[in-house]
Amino acid sequence: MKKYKQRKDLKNKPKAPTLIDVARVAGVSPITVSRALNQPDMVSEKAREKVQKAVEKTGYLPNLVAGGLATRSSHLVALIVPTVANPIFAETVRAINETLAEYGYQALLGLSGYNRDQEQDLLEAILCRRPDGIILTGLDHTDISLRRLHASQIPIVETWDLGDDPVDALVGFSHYDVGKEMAAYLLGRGYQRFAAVTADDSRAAKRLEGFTDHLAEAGIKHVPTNVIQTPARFSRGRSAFGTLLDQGVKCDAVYCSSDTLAHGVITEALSRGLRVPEDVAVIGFGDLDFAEASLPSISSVKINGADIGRVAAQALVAKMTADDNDPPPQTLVDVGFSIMQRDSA
Amino acid sequence: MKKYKQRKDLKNKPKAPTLIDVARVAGVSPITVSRALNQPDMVSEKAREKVQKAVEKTGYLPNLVAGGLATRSSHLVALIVPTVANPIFAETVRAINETLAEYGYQALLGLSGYNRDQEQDLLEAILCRRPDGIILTGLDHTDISLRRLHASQIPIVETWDLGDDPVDALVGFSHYDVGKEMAAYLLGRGYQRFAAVTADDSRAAKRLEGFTDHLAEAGIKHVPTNVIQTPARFSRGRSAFGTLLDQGVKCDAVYCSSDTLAHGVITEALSRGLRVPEDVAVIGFGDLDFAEASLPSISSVKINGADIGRVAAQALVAKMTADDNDPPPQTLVDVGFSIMQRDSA
DNA sequence: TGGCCTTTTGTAATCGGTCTCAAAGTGGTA
DNA sequence: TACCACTTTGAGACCGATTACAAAAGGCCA
Repeated sequence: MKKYKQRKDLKNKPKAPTLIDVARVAGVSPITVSRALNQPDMVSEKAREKVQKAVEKTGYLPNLVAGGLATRSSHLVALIVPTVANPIFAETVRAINETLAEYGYQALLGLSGYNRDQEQDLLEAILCRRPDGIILTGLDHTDISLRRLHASQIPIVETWDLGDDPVDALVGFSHYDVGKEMAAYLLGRGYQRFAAVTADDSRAAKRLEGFTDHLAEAGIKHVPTNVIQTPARFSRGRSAFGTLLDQGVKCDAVYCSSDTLAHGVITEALSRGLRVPEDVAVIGFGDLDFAEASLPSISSVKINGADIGRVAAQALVAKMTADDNDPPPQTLVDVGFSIMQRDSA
Repeated sequence: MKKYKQRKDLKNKPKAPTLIDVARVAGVSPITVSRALNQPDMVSEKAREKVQKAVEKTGYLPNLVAGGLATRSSHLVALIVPTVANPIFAETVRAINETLAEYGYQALLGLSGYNRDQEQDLLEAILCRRPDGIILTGLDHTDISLRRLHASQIPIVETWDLGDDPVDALVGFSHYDVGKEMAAYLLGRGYQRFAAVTADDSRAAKRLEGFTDHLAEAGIKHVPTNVIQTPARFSRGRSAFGTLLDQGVKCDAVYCSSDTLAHGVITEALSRGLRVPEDVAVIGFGDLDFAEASLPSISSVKINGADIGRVAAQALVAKMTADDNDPPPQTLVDVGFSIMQRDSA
C-alpha cells in the first residue's frame, strides 16, 4: 500500500487533522475520503465505513478554506447592513442567516453604518474573501462599489428598496410610495398641519420626499422638519420633537421616519401635557414590536423584514446554484407594506 | 523573460484576475507581486511601481482564500451571539466588528438563538472555516462544543458572563451579583413584596437566582415569577405582567430580566390604572436607550455592551497575534455594571 | 577589474482539498 | 475462459496564494 506523505510538524505547531491523516488511518487514498464525505454514492459501502471510523477517530473537520480554493466556491455570503442596532434590520439579518444556513451557506457580516464610503471599504475587504453571493442594503452605492460589483460576476441581491437600476436582483419596497401613503393616510384622518422628525439616511429621505410631495399636491407646502443623525434613537426622537416645539412649530400630526423616533416624539408630547392623538397625532415606520403595545399604541407602516431576508436569501441561493442550462429568473420582488392604524394617529 | 502560465478559461467562466495575471502584466514574477503588496520594503521602488500599475490596470483584488490556505490564517473571526434582535448584543456586535476591522479581521456571524445545540451546530460549521479566533456569548456550551473548542487550539474569548472555568479568555460580569444588587437596591428603597418577569435564557436565570437568593437572606422566600420565552419582547413583558396580576399576585416591585420586559410591565401597569412607582415599582436590566427617556424613566442596570465587545476583540487580537516568545496574558476582565436609579423604582 | 557583501528577484515546494482521467476490480454473457 | 460494460479506486495536476531557499544584480573597496 502506498504511504501518503505525512505533513511535517512545522514549528511544532499541532495542527488539525487533514484529509491525508484520515486517509492514512482509513487505509485508503485521500480522494476516496473526499468522495466518501461529499459524494457517498460514488464509494463502496466498505470504504465509506472505514472512512467514517477514521473521521471519528481523528476528529477530522474538513477545511473549507482549502476546499473552497479547489472548487472556487467559498459557500460564504457577504451580508452588508447599515446596522444591527435597528431591530428592523436585525430581523432581516436573522432570516437571512437562517435561510442561508439551510442551504449550507454562512454569512459574513459587515456593518456599513449608513455610509457609502464605509460600505465601499467593507465591500473591498469582503470581495477578497471571494464570497459566493452578496446581499446589500439599499441601492445607493459609490461608483467604485458598483464597478467592483459588476466586475465581480458574483450574484447580488439588493434589499430594502425598490428602484430602476438594481445591480442584479432586488427585494424590497418603494420608500417613496410609503411616504405618499403615509401622507394620504394622515390627510384622510383629517390632519392638516404637519411636522416631521426623520433620520438622515437615504431611504428615510425617500420616504420623506414621498410624504412632502403628496402633501404638496394637496396644497400643503410647508412641513417643519427636524433631521436627526443615524442611528435613530428614542432619546433623539424625543429631543428632536422638543426642539421643534421650542421653535414654536404648531402641528396636529407628526411624521416620523421610524417607530423608535415616533415613540420618543410621543413621550415628549405626553411629558409636555399634550394628548396623543387629540392634540398631536404621531405616525411611525417599521411596526416594531412595541408599536402595538405602547400607550397609546403607535400607528405605523408594517414591513416584513423577515420576509425580505428570506426571499432575498432564497433568490441569492437560486442564483448561486444556477448553472448555464437554466439561468435563474431576473428577480425583482416588491414585498410591499401596510399602514397599521392604531391609536396615535 | 519567462512566461508565466496562463490560466485556461475553464468552462468559459470569466474569472477574477490572479496574482499571476498581475505578474504577467507587470513583467515580473508572481512572488514579486506578492511582496510588492504585502512587504513593500523587500521590493525595489521600480518593481513596486510596475506592480502598482498592473494592479490598477487589472483591477486585481487578492484572493484571501488562497492566501489564507498558504499562511494557515484566515483573518476571520467567528462571532456567535444569541440574537441581534436584542439591542444589548447589537451594540457588542458593532463594537467587535469595528475593533476587528481595525486589525484587518472580519467577523463571521452566527446566531445561536439562546440554544446550546444550535450553537454546537454553528460551531462545527464555523470551525470548518478555520477562523483565527472565536468570540462566544456566555459560558454555557455543550460537551461536544467544549471538546471541539479545546481541541481546535484556536484563541477564544467568551463574553457577557463571568465564571470559574472559561475555555480561554473571558470578558463579562457576574449575573448572579447583578441579581443580588438589584434585590439589595429594591430592599433599600423600601419595597417588600416582589414579583419577577424573566426570560428563560441561562444568564437571566443566574440573575434571578442572585435576586431571589438575596431576598431569601432577607427573609423573603416567595417571589411569584413569570418566565417568558426568549427573545424578550415588549408585548411579552406586558402580557406576562398582566397574567401575574390576573392570577391575583400582589406586589409593590417587579423585577424584570430586561428593560424591554420592564417597559412592557410598566405599560401594562399604567393601562390598568396602577401608578409607577407609587403602586408598583419596576426595575429592568440593560439600560437600553429608551430606559432613561421613557415615562416614567426606567430604573435599570447599566452594562457597557460596547466595552465588552471592544475589550473582547482586543483580547482576541492579542492572542491571535501572539507568538511563542511573548505569550499573551490570561485574560479575565470583569467589566462590572451599575444600577441606574430612575423614576420607576 | 575582481572579490565580497547586500539587496533584489526568481524557482520550486507547499497549504488541504477537488478535478480529470486512467487503472483496477466486478459481474454477466457468450 | 474471454470479452465487455460498469463500478470503484487512485495518481497527478490544479486552485491562488506564500514560504524557503537559491540565484542574480548592485554597491563598495582594493
